[in-house]
Amino acid sequence: MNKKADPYHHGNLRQALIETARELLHAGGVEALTLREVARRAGVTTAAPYHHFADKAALVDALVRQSLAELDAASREALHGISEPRAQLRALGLAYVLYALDHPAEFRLMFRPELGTPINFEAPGSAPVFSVLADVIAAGHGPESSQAEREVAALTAWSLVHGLAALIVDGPLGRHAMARDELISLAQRILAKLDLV
Amino acid sequence: MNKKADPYHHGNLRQALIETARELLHAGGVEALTLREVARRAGVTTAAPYHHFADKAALVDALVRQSLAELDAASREALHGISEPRAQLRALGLAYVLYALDHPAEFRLMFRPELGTPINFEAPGSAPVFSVLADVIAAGHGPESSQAEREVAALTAWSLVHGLAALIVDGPLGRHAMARDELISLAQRILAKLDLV
DNA sequence: TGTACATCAGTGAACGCGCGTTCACTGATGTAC
DNA sequence: TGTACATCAGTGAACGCGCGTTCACTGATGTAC
Repeated sequence: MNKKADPYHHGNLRQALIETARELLHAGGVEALTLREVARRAGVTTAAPYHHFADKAALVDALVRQSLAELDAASREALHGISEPRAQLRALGLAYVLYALDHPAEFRLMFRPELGTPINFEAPGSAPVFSVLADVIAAGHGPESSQAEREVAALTAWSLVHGLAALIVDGPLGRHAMARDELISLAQRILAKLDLV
Repeated sequence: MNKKADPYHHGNLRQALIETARELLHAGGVEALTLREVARRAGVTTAAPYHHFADKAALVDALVRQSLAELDAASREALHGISEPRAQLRALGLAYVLYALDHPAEFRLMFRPELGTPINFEAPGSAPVFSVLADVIAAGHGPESSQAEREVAALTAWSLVHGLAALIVDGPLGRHAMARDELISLAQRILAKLDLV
C-alpha cells in the first residue's frame, strides 16, 4: 500500500497532533505551542486540526490529560515489589521527581492553568499520584490516626516532593546546574527525609 | 501647579508602568501582560514605554526584580525578634508561603523563565530568601556539620516550603479551595515539620 | 459484482485581530551665556 | 533678567507578523442495494 498516496486520510492525525504539540512544547515552551506550527510540522493544513479538536485549548487539554496519565502510571509502577510503606513513599517521590526531570515541559504545563483547563484535583483520577499517595499514607499510619493527621502527612509529603520537582524544573537545581545522576542522588538524599507522619 | 497640563512629562512613568504591569498580571496572568495594554492603562501612547524600557522583556525583568526584592525583604523581616534557629526556619517558611498566597501572580512569574530573564540563583542577591535560609541552617547546625549536610538540609527545607507555596498557587490548595486563615493554619501545621537537619 | 451516495478528513485561501516595535514629530524643561 | 538651544519624554500613525479560526471545496472510503 502506497504510503503518501492519499492526502485526505492521514491515518491517526489526532495522536500525531498531540505528539507534535509535545515536541513544540519541549523545544520552545508554552509560547511556541501554536496550532499553526503544530499543523505545519504534522504536514497538514492549518484547518485540519479542527476536525479533531474543537479549538486550541482542546488540543492542550488532551496533551495535559495524556501527561497526567503517564505520571500516574509511573507512580503506580514505582510501587511494584515494594511493600514497606516508608519505602513506598520514597519510591513514589522519586517517580514524581524523575517525571519532572525527564518531562519538564509537560510537568510545567500540568500545573499551569493558563492554557486549557486547570487540573481538577477533586475529580477522581485527575489528580496524579495523589490517590496513590493517600493510600500509602493510610497504610503507613496505624488505624488510630485521624483523617486530619493523614491529610497533613500527605500534603507535607506532596509539598516536599513537588517543591523538589519544581526546583529542578524551574529553579536553582535546573538549567543543567548538575549532571543527571548527581541530581538524582541529591534528590534521593532529600527524599530520604520523607516520613509518614 | 496644574495636574494634567503637560502631556509630555508624566512624572514617574517608569514606576507607573511597572505597577500597571503588575495589575495586568494579577487580573489576567502572564498572557494578559502586553506592552500595549500597559501603556493604555497608564494613559500613555504605546510608544512611550520605550523611553524607559528597551523592550517588553526589560519591563518584565524590572517587575520580577522588584518582586524578588519584596520577597527577600519579607523573609528578612520575618526573622525579627526570633533567635532560636528552628523557629527562624519556620518563620522564614511562613513568610515565603504568605508571599505566594498574597502575590500569586508575582510568585508564578518569578519562577517562570518564559518571559524576560530567568532568575540567576548563583548571583548574590538574586536568589530570594536563599542566602537567609543558608544562614539560618548554618546557625542551627553545629560547627561539626559538613557543607554538604547543610546544603541538603537547606534544599530540603526550600523544597518543602516552595512545594507548599506552589500547591497553594497552582495546585490543589489553590483556587479558593479554603479560606485564607484555614490555609494559613494548615500551612503552619505542615511547616511545623520543618527541621534543621 | 457493480454502482450510487453519504460521510469523513483532508485542502487552500482568507478573515480580522492584537501584538511588539519603529518613525518622524512636538513641546516642556533646564542650562549657558 | 532674557534668550538660544540641547535634551528629554511624550505623541500619533504606521509597519509587518503570526496567530486562531472559518469557509467552501475535494476526493477517498464504506455501505446499501
